Order: sequence, then structure tokens, then C-alpha cells
Amino acid sequence: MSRPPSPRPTLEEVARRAGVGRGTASRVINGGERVSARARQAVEEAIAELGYVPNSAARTLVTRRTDTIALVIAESEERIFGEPFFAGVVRGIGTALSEANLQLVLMLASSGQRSEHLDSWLGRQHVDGVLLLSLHDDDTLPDRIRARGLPMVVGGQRSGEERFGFVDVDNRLGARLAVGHLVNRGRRRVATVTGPLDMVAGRSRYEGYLSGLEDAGRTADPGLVATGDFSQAGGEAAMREILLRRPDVDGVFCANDLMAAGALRVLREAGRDVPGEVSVVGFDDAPLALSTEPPLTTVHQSPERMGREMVDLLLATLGSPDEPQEGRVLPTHLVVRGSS
Amino acid sequence: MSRPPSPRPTLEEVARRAGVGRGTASRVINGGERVSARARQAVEEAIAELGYVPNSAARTLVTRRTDTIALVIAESEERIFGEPFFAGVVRGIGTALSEANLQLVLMLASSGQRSEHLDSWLGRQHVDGVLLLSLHDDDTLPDRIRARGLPMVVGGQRSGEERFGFVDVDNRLGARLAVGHLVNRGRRRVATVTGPLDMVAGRSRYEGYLSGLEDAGRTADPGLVATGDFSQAGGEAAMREILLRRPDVDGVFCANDLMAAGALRVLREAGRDVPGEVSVVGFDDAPLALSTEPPLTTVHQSPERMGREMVDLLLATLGSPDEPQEGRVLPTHLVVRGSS
DNA sequence: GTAGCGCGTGGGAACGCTCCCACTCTCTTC
DNA sequence: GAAGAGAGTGGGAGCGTTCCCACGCGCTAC
Repeated sequence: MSRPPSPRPTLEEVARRAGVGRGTASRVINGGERVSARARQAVEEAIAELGYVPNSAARTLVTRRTDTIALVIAESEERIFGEPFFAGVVRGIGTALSEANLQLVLMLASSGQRSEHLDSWLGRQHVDGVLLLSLHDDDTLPDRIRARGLPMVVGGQRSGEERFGFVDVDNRLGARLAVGHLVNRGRRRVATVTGPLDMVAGRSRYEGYLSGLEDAGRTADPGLVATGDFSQAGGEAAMREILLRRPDVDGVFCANDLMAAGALRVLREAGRDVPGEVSVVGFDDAPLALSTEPPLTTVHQSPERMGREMVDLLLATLGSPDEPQEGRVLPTHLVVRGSS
Repeated sequence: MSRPPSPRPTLEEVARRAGVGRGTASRVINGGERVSARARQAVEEAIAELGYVPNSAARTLVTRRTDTIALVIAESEERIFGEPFFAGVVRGIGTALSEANLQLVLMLASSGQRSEHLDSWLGRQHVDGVLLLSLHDDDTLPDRIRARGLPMVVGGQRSGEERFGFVDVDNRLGARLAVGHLVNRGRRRVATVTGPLDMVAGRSRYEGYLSGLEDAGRTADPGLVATGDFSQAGGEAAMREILLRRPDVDGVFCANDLMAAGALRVLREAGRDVPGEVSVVGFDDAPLALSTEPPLTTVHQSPERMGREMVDLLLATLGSPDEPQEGRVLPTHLVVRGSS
């Protein structure tokens, strides 16, 4: 029941039991080149009998690798666990890392209080690299990680000065496509419910909205712009505001699907027919977009793919640390459904 | 730019620069008992100048501690990132661990494919203990972790045979209170929308429903029971089913708030007045309960508290590994709002 | 003046692994 | 039959810590 009878077996004991040297046992465990079939079998049996598990601290001490990658999400628990977006990214990352035989650890950098902890933990070479999912502008975390000399890839944020490797979705183009679609549907007064403008996703989708209008030779009307916070309640409030200011609105581009769902609800309550009188377009192509009434026309993006690309880029960085950091921008496309 | 100029400084170098021995430098870093003020200052300066960071692999190798705790969540990414419940638990755990100067790493045990990976990673003494959030019955993960000899606390699941330490909410009593409340309100035909019955939370809330009826001297009517999956859509479907089978239903206990929100929606569509004709009670007291129409009467539980208790129990286990494992059951209470 | 105490200190040993070099043996080649 | 190549092997060195023991020093107590 207690410890004494079974102090974890060491490689030395495995070797002794198998009747070989430590070196040979080690070779069997790692890849197993240049080992006779006989020795290999003896070692494998000894491992099984003793229930041997390599001590990774000892291994890391000499190899300087940990075979572990951290995913740091710099958001509040509430947002992390409220956004299906993260689920997709995490799944993509998890799959890709597991194919590369790397272990994922997820760290939340929510409260400021814990951030020094996180910092120093990352600094102690617990991980070989960091994937960062940060959507706010003012965050100094990327620079702090960088300063530790850890390979890193940032997701969901295009680094202006290309300081880091990054993977991002083409938010601008996506939004522009959405607005173009509304214009093509003959909508004259196209409003937008934006996301928070201190997040890259919020800002660049708004910029896309502006350039979409520009494409059509129009200029933005401030009365048709309301700021939301990516939540359904925020979308409802913003939609109400727009209806109040410009009751003649006939098209709405919402910066995500959740806000679009809120907008649909408010429009219905206000007695507007969608898509008869007003067209609504969202962004994300979240599962939710299929269950709204009517189903939501939206800009498709793939969080899962984003996760995979982040891993891919990080692995490339690990392979050749001195290459300059690349950036990847993933495509988006419009999915037309009943709301437009 | 590249590595050569700054290979991480070691403790040895810090000591040399401070003009002290390795032992003294080590003492300064850990707690710092029995060190003269002069030596301490010299060491601290050297650390700052060199930017020294202790190598945790080397430290772990000798201390056999990692100061890291894993939280394993055995659910699909979709559920994890869809349930606000997890957000609360993670926040509670995060806060409590950070107070104890321990680092949290989160691991998702979603797809079966990755589970061996997870297993062996945990076995390699990367962490000192494991917190497990598992809501399914058939999971062998607890036993596998146990077999590795890792201290562990399970949350959200009462281990029948008390094999593991656990922390759980008193689901049964909570549900019983809810049903008692409906009975007291004069409801004669009290239905329930259950959660999945292969999850402890789903099953014990259903059992609580049954004993609530028993308290009132009634027996359950199978026509008044429908099974949901803890999602809003599932709640809607189950409610429709009940309305179809028993149009005279006048009270509904839903096993969580999300399903209750779905039930409310269906009842409204069916033209039933809540709480005039039908009373509805949920479970969780999630933020959502405040924003339904009418606001939801519900059984309050605190995921954050559950997280904190899990940590507390794990720390106790780490302190005295040979004590038998305790279990803790957290209280719940009813919050009466407009829906009943 | 000597014995004793305890604080502050330095450095050897050990943690469990991988890397690498040196060694043996077998087989080929001229 | 001698020389060379190469496969398979054993074990020393070293990774960067912490732990612990032994040592020196300045006190106090007799």
C-alpha cells in the first residue's frame, strides 16, 4: 500500500534484469536502432515486468526537450468557455499535436494576478514552445514570452510588425464579402453590429465592412454603426439602437453569429420580416447559424483549421529556430442561407 | 540572435559571481533560511544580473516534486466549451492553486485516440497530482490514474465504492427540494426533463425527483418523464414530448437551466402561461437563469466552490498520502424567481 | 583559558537519464 | 591468411539541481 516496496524502477534495473547494459536498454526505448532482436526482446520484457516508465525530468535534463507544447489562452474563463470558437481551435491543435507525438497543456491567463506565475512557469523550460490565443491589443504576453526565448505562434491576431509567427483568418475580406452580398441583394441602408474595437477580430471586421461599402461607392453612415461585445445580449442591444436611430435599415452585417442571433430576435420582436424587409449576415458559421430562424447567412471560418495551422507553423519554427517568422492568413467564404 | 552567447546561466555561475558556494546560492533561492544578509544580497544581485532561472527538470529530478497539478476534463471539446459550469470550476481551481503556489495545467481527454498519450504523460511524473472532472460512468480513466499511483480527486462524481477522493454537489437533495417546491405551489402533475442517465448528475437529479414525489406521497408517472441531453435543443424536444403525452402537465423540473430555458420557450409557443398555468424549475443557477422570461426558479450550486474544494482535498491528500480518501458533498439551495 | 554551542558556509554525492567513445566480434575483401 | 569494415554492446561522463555533512568561526558558560 505504501511506497517502500515499489520505488519506481530505473533504467539501470531494467538493464540488469534484461542482462544488458544501460546503453542498450536506452536504445531500445528510443527508436531502437542498432539493437539485436534478442536484446530488444529481453529489454521489452523487463520493461513490462517491472512496469518501467521513463523519468521525464531526467530525460529533459539531458536532452533539453520536453515534448510538450503549451496553449495559452489570454481570456477570462467566462469567454473561453462561452465561445465555441475556442472549442474548434483546441480540437485542431490537439489533433495536430497528437499526430506529432507532442503533449498539449492548456494554460489560462485570465486574471492579472496569475500572470507572473504563468510567465515564470513558461520560463523554466517546461515546454518546448507556446501557442498563444490572444485577441486583445494591449496584451504584453507575446513580448514577455518572446523575451524568454521560447518559440511561439500567435493565433487570431496578426502581428502588425511581424514580430511573431501568426495565423489569422482573413477577417477583412470576409466582412467585405458579406457587405458585398448585402449590396447585391439590393440593400440600400446596410448597418453593422461590430465587435469590441480593441480586439483584432472586431476591428478588422469593421474595416472590412467599410471597404465593402467603398466597393459599392458608398460611404458609411455613423447612424448605421453600433458596437457590440460578441455576446447575444450585446447584439440585441446594438440592434435596438440601430432600429431606433435608423428605422429604415434594410441590411445588417453582424461581426459574429451570436450577435446576429440577437439581432434576428430583436428584428422579429419589432415585426420586421427577415429576409423580406431586412437581410442579416453573421460571421463564424458557428453551429448556431443553422438553428436560428431563419437560418443565418454567414461568413465561414474554420477554427479547427486555424489550430492545425498554428501547430504546423510552430513545428516549422522548432525545426529551424533562426528562420524569420512567417505568417499565415486563412481564407474565408460566404455561406448563403435564409436570412438574406 | 542565436544561442551561443547566452547559454542559460546555472546555479554554479550565480554562486561564482556572488562569491559564495553553490549551497548558499541554493538556500537563497529556496526560502532562504540560515543565510547572512550579505550573502543573500550578493546572490540576489547575481541572479538579477545574469537573468538566472532555475532549471525545473534538474530540480524535479532530485526533489521528486513538480509543483504542478493537472486538471483532466473528460469531455468533448464541444461540451467543455459550451458549459458555463466548467468555467466556474476552472476559475475556482485556478484561484486556489495559485494561492498554494502551484501551477495548473489543463488536459482534455476527449478523443479515445489521445488517451494513451495522456496516460503515459501523467505517468511520467510531470505532475504531483490530478484533478479529474468526469461526468460519465463508464470511464476507466480514474482507475488508470489511480494505478499510476498519482494522488487524485474526482469532481462531479461520487465514487460509489469510495475508491477515490471526490467532491460533488448534492444533486439528489437539490432536485428533491425543487420538486417539493413545485408540490407546495399546488402543482399536481409534476414532470421532469432529465439529463443523460449515464451521467451521475443526470441520474441523481432524476433520483431526487423521484424522492421528492415520494415525500409528497405520490408515485412517478412515466408519461411525465422525458430524457434530455443538457442542451437547450434537448430541453425543447423533451418538453414537446411531455406536452404531447400529458397536455395537463402543470409543473416541470428540468435537470439544468439550459434545458429549462428550452422548456420555457416551448411552453410559450404552446400558449401556456408561466407561472400561471405551469411552473418551471431548473438546476445550476447559471447566469442564464436571470435572463429567461420569466426569470428562472432554480437550484443553486457553486461550481467555483466545487473547484476550490477539489484543490483543498487534493492538497490534503498530498500532505498525507496514506490517509484514507475523504469525500465532500456540497450543499445546494433553491432560488425562487418568477417561473414558479 | 578551555569546552561547548550554533550559525553560516562550501562542496561532495546523488537523482535517472542520454550521449558518445571504445571495445569485441563477425563477416567481407584482397 | 591478414587487414578492414561495420554491427552490436557496455559503461563513463555529464546535465543542474537539492540534500546533507563537515568545517570554521564567534560567542557564552564554566
